Amino acid sequence: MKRVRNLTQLAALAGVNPGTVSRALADSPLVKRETRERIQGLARDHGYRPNLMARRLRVQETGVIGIVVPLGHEERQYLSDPFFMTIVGCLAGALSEKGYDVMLSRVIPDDEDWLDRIIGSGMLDGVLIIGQSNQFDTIERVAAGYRPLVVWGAHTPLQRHCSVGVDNRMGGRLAGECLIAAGRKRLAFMGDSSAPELRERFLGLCEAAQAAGLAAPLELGAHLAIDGMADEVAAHIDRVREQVDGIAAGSDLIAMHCVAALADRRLVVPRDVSVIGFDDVPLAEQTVPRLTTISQSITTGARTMVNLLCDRIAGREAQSVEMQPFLVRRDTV
Amino acid sequence: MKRVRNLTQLAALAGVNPGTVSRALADSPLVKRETRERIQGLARDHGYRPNLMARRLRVQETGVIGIVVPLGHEERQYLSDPFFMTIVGCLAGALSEKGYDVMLSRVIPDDEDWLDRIIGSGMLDGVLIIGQSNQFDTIERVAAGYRPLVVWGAHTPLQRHCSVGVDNRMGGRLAGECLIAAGRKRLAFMGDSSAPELRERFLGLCEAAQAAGLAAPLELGAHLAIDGMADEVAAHIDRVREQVDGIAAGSDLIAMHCVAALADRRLVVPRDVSVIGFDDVPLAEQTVPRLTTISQSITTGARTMVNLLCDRIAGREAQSVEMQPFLVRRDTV
DNA sequence: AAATTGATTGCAAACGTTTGTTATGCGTGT
DNA sequence: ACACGCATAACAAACGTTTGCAATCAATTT
Repeated sequence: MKRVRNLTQLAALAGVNPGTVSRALADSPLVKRETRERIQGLARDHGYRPNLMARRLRVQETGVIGIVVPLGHEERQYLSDPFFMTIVGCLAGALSEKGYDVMLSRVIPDDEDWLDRIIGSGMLDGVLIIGQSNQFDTIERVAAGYRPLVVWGAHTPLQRHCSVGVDNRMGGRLAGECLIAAGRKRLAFMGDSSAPELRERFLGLCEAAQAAGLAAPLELGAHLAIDGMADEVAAHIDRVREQVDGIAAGSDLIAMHCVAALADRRLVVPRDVSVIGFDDVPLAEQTVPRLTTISQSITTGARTMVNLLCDRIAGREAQSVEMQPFLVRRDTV
Repeated sequence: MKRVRNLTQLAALAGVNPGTVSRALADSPLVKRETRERIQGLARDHGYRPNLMARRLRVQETGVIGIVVPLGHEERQYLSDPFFMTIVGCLAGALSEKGYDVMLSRVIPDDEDWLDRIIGSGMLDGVLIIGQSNQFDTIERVAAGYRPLVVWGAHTPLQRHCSVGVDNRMGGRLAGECLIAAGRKRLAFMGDSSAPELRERFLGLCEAAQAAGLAAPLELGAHLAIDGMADEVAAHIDRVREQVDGIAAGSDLIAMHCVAALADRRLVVPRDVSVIGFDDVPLAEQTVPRLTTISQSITTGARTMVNLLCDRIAGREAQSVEMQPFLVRRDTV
């Protein structure tokens, strides 16, 4: 029983026209039930699989959604940052529930053309972008002419592209208030605040400090480079150990590094120093001690993104969604 | 300046034949440099992007590799298991370095047809499977007729498909020896040993116990269900607390749960109980205390998989690779 | 001057589908 | 007997590329 590789061969086998075979396999009522079943049987027996490439070219729909994470700030960023992985996992799950396939692109935006290239290729029915990075303008420009695009990131009043994300400023404030409520007075922010999301979180922290009449928080850069982040965090800790009793981290990953570095130095969290994260990745619940953090509701966020994207693909309108972050109190503050 | 969507339009604009445009854009020396540059300029100005679907249909190559994780054992498995996330991340990185795109499929193998469907679609130049799960036979059958397929998993002497993975039995033995060397005498294995990899690890642990003249380790099932795993682990701990002083976990994730559950019960690791993981995910270095574990060398494993796959795509032969696991001594034993 | 070359370009056939339109054959009502 | 409608199935034109082959033309060689 030989494998048959295309409609024409199968048609020859059945003694009919390729068009008829196509309809038969699509269960079209236009072809007589008897022949329809005969053809379907033949297809099964000969292990025929329609060539999706051809089908998609013809129908001009791909059934594929692109997930792209632009790595503007960090050359060799942690794609293994638990936040990225978690959201990619959630998105992939939500998309495959809707019958879409997922194409993964990790882009280092060298030219301002990267997004056009991805979209113009005709490979994708829609695109999800994770994080605006420093590519806000490019995204904005492209979004003006391309509807099925939803991005995870900040929402600003006059932006045109559809985004889903939390209010980072408020998240930062919540983190600050949490630390302050625990009696911490000498705060620091750990994270690279040249990334817009982290900058907002830092500013929120500053607001909280100011409202409580505390000194402005220290700003400690920690880059997401694939190696070295642990060392960088540790160096900061060594340097400011005496001046700080509460650390708001830019992400859960950074927070985990902080906790580890502190433990190495025999500082007990949260007795000696409080640490609070940001994101609430599933892992934050599994570390020891469990991480107190600001939740981004990653799963519902992902689901929202997919829903909005589907709306847009269907031609419906879809507005940005800004979610409210909330405190998840565990054991590090 | 209107967007031009296909070769024919661009050709009309340039006053030449579509074929010539195609060659011009491919930098073929067959077309005069002057016209070539003129056409390329035109393409740039009008924002022309070749339709990849059509190109791929014509050339019969897609430039896309599928990464599929079959979820045979666990209905709603943790795709957010750090091991999966890490290896997916590494594979995606290695593939995009080689210029491939990545298509992600999370499959719940209901019928034995799932792999044929993925492969027969003509969408992929090759397939990477992560974990044999309970689909060994299906993989074996398909691999007989489909070359560009590499799977992460166990290697058995008479298997036909190309696999990359560690010797899980030996890994289990190493874990056991490590616990025993630390003076632990009452061992337990935590993990669902109906999965073949974990079963091997368990058997290795048993061998080590036997060689040291210890009682056979307790076998504690822990399922990778998306929720409940923490609770399951905690329940086990409550139940066997008195009978166990050394736990070999089936994965780092499980180990982290163990450590957390023990800490909740005021048991200090490793003073009261030793815990050793398996995988050596990057996170294992960032927990508190840092996780002692058996390393699978995920990054080099991923790189090896990609290299083997490329060999096979190029028509070269490629044999399975079995890597040696090794102990990474940190702070939990 | 005719023939040979070489550089460019045009032409058309693929790749494997889907789908609107047209053709065939058959039964029915007039 | 003839038009008509209806159920099937065949035909052919797309979808947007790539690429072997043929054609054109100018320059060179015999």
